[in-house]
Parts: sequence; C-alpha cells; structure tokens
Amino acid sequence: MRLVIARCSVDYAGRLTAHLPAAPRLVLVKADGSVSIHADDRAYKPLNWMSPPCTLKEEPADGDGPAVWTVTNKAGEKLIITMEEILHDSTHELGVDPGLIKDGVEAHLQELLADRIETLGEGFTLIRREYPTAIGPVDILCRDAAGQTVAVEIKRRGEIDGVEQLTRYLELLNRDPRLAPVRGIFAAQEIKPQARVLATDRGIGCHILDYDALRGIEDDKLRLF
Amino acid sequence: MRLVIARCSVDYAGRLTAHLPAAPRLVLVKADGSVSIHADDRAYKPLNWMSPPCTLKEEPADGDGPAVWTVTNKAGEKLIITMEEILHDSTHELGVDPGLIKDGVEAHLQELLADRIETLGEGFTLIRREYPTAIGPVDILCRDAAGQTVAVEIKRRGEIDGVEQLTRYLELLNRDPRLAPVRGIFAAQEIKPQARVLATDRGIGCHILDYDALRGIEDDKLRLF
DNA sequence: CATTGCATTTCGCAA
DNA sequence: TTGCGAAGTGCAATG
Repeated sequence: MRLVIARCSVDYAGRLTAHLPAAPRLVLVKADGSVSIHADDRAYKPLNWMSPPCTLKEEPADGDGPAVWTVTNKAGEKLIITMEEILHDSTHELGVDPGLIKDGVEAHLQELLADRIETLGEGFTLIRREYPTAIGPVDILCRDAAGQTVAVEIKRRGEIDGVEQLTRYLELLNRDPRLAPVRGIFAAQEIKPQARVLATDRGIGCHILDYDALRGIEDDKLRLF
Repeated sequence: MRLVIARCSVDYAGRLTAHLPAAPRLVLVKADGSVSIHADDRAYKPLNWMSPPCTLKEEPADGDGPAVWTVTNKAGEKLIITMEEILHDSTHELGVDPGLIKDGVEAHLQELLADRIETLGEGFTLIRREYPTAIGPVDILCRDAAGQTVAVEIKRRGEIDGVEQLTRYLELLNRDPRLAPVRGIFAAQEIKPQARVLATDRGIGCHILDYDALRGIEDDKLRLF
C-alpha cells in the first residue's frame, strides 16, 4: 500500500465526467492496483477512485511540468492525477487481509424468523424458506393458525420497493390453486411510514422484527456491551 | 488527516456485529473525526468505518496491553480498534477540499431532454420538469403531437423499480381529468431487459437516451479524449 | 429533523 | 458474463 499526500488535481472520464481542482489530498495506491483519492473528511467515500482491475502509469515530473498519473481500466475509464507537489510518499507491505466476520444481515434475520415462525402469530407453521417462484424466491412461505398460506418478505429496513416486491410475489402465488388464497406479511426491523401505508392499503400485514429478541438470550454473552 | 499503519484487530457493534482479526492495515483518521480501516485491496470500500459525526477516544498502550481506540457515534454504534503494533503514524494538514465538479448525472439528463423534448417524437411539447404530485415530482410532463399528456421517468440505468415508480405516477396522474389520459415513457441511457418487458406489458414506452447526442457537438472540445 | 431518492453506488450471489 | 438484490449502504436535497 502506497500513501501519497500531494497537492493534486484530478480528472475522471468514464461513467461520468468529473474534475477536482488542485488541493492537498491523500492518494491511496493499493496492492491490487486500485487508486483512490481522499479529502480530509468523510470516512467512507473517496472523492475519486478507480476500482480494480486497473493499471497505473506514472509519468515523472520534468522541467516542463508536474508528474502525471494515469489510471485506466478495461472499460476505457480514465483517472488522471496531476501531482503539483508531493508532500509525503511512503509504501507499506500489508499482506492479504483475513477478512471481515459479519453477523446480523437479512439472511440471518430470515433464519431466525424461520426458526421462530410463531412470533408472527400463534399457530404459524413454516412451509419453507426461499420458496421458489418464476420471479425469484419468496423469503418465507408459511401457514397461519387457520391454515391460510402466508408469504413473508423480510427486510432490515422496510421501504416501498419491498412492498412492491411482495405484491408481485402475492399476485403470482395466488395463481397457484394449491396455495391460494395467499396473504402477505412485510417483516422488517424498521418499516418506513410510506411503506406501511402502501402495505396496509394492499391488505399486507406489517411486522416489526426484534433482532435481539429473535436471537434470544444465549447470545448476550457474545455481545460487545 | 492522520495515517496509521498498524497491526490491529477491530470490533464493530452497531447496525450489525462484526470482527476483524489482527492483521496489518491502514487506519485513516480524518479531520471531521471519522475513522476508516483499509486493507491493501479495493479502492472504494473500507473494511470498517465510522461515519461522522463521531468521537475517537484513544487509550494508550501500557504494560498490561496494547493501545485501544474506541470510536462512537450518537446512535451508540461502536468501533473498537486494538493496536497490536504501530508501524507508521503521520499527520498531515490538508485543509478544506474545494470539492468535485460533476457532469453527466440524472439531473443533467433531465435538463437536456427537457431542452430537446422533440427527441421523444415529432411534435412533443414540454409542460414542465419536476411536475409535482402527491407522491413526488414526475421528471418530465409533456404532450405528444396528438395532444395527449405524456409522463416521462428518467434514469441513467433503467431498472424494474423505475417502471414501478412511473406506474404509480401514471395511476395518480390519470385521476386528474385535466391531464387524463396520460401515457408513460421510460427514458434511460440503458434499459435492463426485465424493465423493458415490464414497461411494455404495462403499455409504457421505452426510450434510450443518447447522452452525447443530447449534449450536442459543442461539448466535444471539452471532453478529455 | 425526518424523508426521499440518487450513486462513477459497490458488492456478492446465482443463473 | 450478466442480472439482480442487499448494503453497517453513503450522501445530499427537500419538506
């Protein structure tokens, strides 16, 4: 990993055209050849970047002008960095990263809810997770206490497009005489007001998922605080 | 901006729980207090991060153990960085960045198409851009040669949710007797097959936007290559 | 201040 | 390779 602090200007021509006037910034060159340019704010997003695979060509400064770095990728996108003044330049060997261990995403919510399907209501029974349809798998298909089929769409954050998605599934599932009539439940850790309004308007139930409650007590000792 | 190369392990507890085993990485502390942790690959996304506003508390190493940095935000999310070994540590004053100048995004496509509305068909006339409705503004409202109202949804990449969006607008606009009947045109630089199928099925027209053609010849000299 | 919708989204998985 | 949905999405504009 190479860290360059430099006063530089940057031009990007690719999916859009963008220009960055000369100013001091961090230019980060990684082992995979990728390049990113960071200002002194915002943790996440670089000002400019080129994702790997890409190639960096360095033209050193000469009497006529400053050093110019050109980063290109296969799609013909170009990132041109004009190095007005180098303030710092160091290289560090880091090796391959062991990678992030995650927990708590939608897939896990789906597993947890499937294991505790009765949290949707007494007498609920699981038919299956990832129930396949022509337009993609339904997160959970189950039956309520009265035996009616229920399609469940799970999101971490429930927004309007999730309701649209569930609506399409319900339309399809209701054409299957073995399942129909199928009703829908939109389950999420958080449901946006507009999504709730749309769901209710379409006769779709809303259910707030409590991740910690679903996970149960046994994980408390694993939690950080 | 502070650049720290260190062998470190990281724990994140917030929207999810995540752990990063000890390995050499770049820890980037920016002037706004944000922190990001980068491996030696991928230009765009850090392994872990905390977006501003957040606060960093440094506990220095002592005889018993290594330095521990704790980054917290208002929502109670925590990022705990255990510094096993510091390999590099430098700080650089960069000042405020003048910021990126962009060109070619959806807003610009909308302006260009509004200025050249006849590219949708001979005799098309603009009613207005950002035509307001109860569920948000329609990108462009216009009339075709026959005088029928046309709602245009503009995307850079046309996908299924864009068609859904336009469908909702059309449903609403068609309730207005001064406008009805309103037909729809889905305009994008690129339209995904499934989006096209859905649009066609709903009687919505598809139109590919040619950005360079819309922009015209006068900008050729401004382009990078 | 919450909400909405875009993004050079990126990223990962599956067909 | 392409398509599609999720993301600790981030981020800015807007009501």
